[in-house]
Amino acid sequence: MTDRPVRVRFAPSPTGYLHVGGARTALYNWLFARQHGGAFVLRIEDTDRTRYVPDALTDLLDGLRWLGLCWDEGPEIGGPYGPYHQSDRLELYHQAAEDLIAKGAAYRCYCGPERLAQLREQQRASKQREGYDGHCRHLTSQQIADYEAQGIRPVVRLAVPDEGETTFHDLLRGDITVDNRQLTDLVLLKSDGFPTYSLGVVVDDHHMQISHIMRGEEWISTAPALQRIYDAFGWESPIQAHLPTILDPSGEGKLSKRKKKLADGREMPTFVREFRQAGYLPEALVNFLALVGWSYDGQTEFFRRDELIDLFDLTRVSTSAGAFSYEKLDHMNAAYIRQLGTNDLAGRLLQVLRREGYPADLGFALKAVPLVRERIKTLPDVIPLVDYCFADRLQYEPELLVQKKMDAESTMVALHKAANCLRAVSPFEEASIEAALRALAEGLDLKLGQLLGAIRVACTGKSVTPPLFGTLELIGQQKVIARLERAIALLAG
RNA sequence: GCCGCAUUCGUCUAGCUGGCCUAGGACACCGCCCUCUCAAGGCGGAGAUCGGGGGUUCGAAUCCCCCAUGCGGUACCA
Repeated sequence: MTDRPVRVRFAPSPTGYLHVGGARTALYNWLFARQHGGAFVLRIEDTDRTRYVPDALTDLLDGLRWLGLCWDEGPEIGGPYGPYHQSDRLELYHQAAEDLIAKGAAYRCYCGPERLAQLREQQRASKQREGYDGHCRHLTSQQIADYEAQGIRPVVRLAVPDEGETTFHDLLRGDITVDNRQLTDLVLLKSDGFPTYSLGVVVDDHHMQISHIMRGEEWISTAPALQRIYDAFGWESPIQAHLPTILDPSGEGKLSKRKKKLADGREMPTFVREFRQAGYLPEALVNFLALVGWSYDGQTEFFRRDELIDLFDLTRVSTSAGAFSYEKLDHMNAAYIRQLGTNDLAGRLLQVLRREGYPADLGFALKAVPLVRERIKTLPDVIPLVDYCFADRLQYEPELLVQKKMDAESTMVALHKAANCLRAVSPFEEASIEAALRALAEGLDLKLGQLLGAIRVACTGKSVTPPLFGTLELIGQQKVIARLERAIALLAG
């Protein structure tokens, strides 16, 4: 617990797209950095060449940027502690490994995969503790020379004492202690010359002067081993906080990267890019994610970004895993959409409509906004609310036209009068349409709902739409008249 | 198997320096109001004996112990 400057990092491996769990981890780190005027470092842990996914890095960077989590040091912008790809720092790890070997804290191991597999099998069969048996810990120089002569490329392992225990401190959970017998002589440097995660993080966090580590709780079990590495180097560990796991909406198991269906049939987004595609606003996702694992007072749930920076409290982060609630996210996203300015929302809706192939223009989008704003949870929800505007010919059951306590006859009369009435409305705008139709309903001795219900179906093909007067304006006078006439024809025969 | 972490309404959670908790808020759900349908909004309702069992105490969701369950780890993956 020193008062050195706050430096935190998000250190993903480019083995897949940016996942919400990772995004939440990044967010907490980012908030903490901003709150303390510290640095948010992005480091790419690309040490597993077998799992490398080419476009994962781009996705990661795009995702973070979309969420507004810009890094102060890292890929593309560099920084004083670079390079920020572990694959560009190999020399550093080799040096570190050599240092530990020189100190007697690590050793080269020439055991191949066959022997390790065999060992594991034996141990499992005899119910012994699984783990490396220290076979290469005390090789003679002759043995080493033999192995080298055979061309075997060694790994470097940490020599963990068999006795005693190892303790590390978690900011949220307190001291966590494990018996050293649970720890094995873990590999620090792989035979391909790349470091393992354990060596990489420790060396980099130290050299990059990281002050606080926030990462998922699935890493707790590796923490004692990391502590041993810190100790071996004689370094002080950064302050650590392990963040609770994000569970499936069912609450069973981690939110998986596998595609699952939501209750309403939509595909469950789990990658940030999918939330983006599904029409969630980044500010809503950020607000929501902040609350998965943290709460301010148990009451307040809506926070602007600057409020989050101000109020986020790392020590209040929960220790128990929580399910990801898409329903709550939808609720929150809807609230954020409602807060958007008209021009802003119109622009975003226009993008979605165009993407889906509707020939909408900005004027249309601006008119649509007040009609749909309170009715959409995500941006694409706008489509079923306005798609009929672009249809050439509406498909619907003629019976839908006939409202309660009406018949085909009276409906035809009503639609006919409505057509005449609307033909005369000028300008064809919400207010004047409303005045005309209200008067007509009264004149026909119909309830407003009956009249509007029939017109609604005739002009939209649906019995549920945004408020009708504005909707008719949006459709346009010509189309409205034509659709009314077609409806009459449908009823007639 | 072994090790670790966790356990409050269906879900996210507040509470955890013990009494103000007959456990608060939010999502979802139900009802009413508003209303041209649907929403949004307002009001109200139902919903947890705080995983179970032992303690400590005048008093425990809050402190201690045991058990159960869930999750995670147990790799030359991160």
